[in-house]
Amino acid sequence: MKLSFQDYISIKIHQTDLNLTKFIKSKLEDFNLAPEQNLIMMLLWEKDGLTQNQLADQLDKDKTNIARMASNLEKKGYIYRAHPKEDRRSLMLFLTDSGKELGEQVIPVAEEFNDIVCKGISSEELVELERLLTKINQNVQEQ
Amino acid sequence: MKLSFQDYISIKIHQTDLNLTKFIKSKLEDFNLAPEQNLIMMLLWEKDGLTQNQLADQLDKDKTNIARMASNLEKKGYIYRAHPKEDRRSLMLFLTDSGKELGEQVIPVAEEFNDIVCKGISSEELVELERLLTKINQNVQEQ
DNA sequence: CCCCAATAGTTGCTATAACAACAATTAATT
DNA sequence: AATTAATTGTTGTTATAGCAACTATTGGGG
Repeated sequence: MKLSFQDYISIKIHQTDLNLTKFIKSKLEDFNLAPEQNLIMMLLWEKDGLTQNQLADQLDKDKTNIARMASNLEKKGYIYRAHPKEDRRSLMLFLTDSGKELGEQVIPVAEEFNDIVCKGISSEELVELERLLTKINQNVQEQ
Repeated sequence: MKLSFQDYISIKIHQTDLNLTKFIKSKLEDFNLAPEQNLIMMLLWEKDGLTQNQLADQLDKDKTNIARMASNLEKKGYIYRAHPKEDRRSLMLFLTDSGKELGEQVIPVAEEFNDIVCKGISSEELVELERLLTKINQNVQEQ
């Protein structure tokens, strides 16, 4: 049976992801923060001093991406990086004052973003959506 | 109320999309086809002779991306491009013999991919998933 | 017919994303 | 202690993704 284009759920997920990224990107533009850079900042606002390796784990990304995004965040002055004495291979990320101030502005924007995304979706539906996405993740990772 | 990292449905969708992309990428590697290049090919296998503009519309992508992907597909020998006489601004994409042959190999792989993605998910659940994704798309596009 | 709008593609730029190869450091093994 | 393993980051490359600015072509209004 030949599937047509719209039948692929993966394509729909991809489109949704692109639209979400475009939307949050526009919201973050004023703060000189790209979407994925913001994810690193979100983790740092929760807990300072994470290493790039820990960030890569938590964000489920290649260490390469984390290194480059961290480097950009450093250039923007939101963080600084330092090798801990215990392990000079690692690089810990710390918020600058500018980075801390940024959190107070951006966290409300992120929550407002989430409210818009979930508008008209009940918490039961949200749970179901998460369950199905988890199932899909399992399906492709079992391979 | 401060949301923690896992609470953002957009992050879950993003992760799922990345996993799906990684998976289909590995499946298509043998065919010298990148995931998004494959989307263009899928449309061409359905209907030959689309313009880059039409492809951009159907794939909901920037014309820039389409132009570059089409250029790569041309380099790989799967398509050729030609300006129609009626409108010399446009570029129509046509399958080469190599591109047609490729379709017979890749389409079954794409459908197998979809089967794996949807394993253990009922058609009712799939409809619900699509409905919720559509709702999210509407929410962010209304802005 | 001429100027201007709109349309279709291209080029340049920035930001993800993942892989391979590499350097520096640390841990493990003998 | 010396060699090898593993760990942590960086650099280079390819592939999306979208924006701005540009060229070429077409269509419309005067």
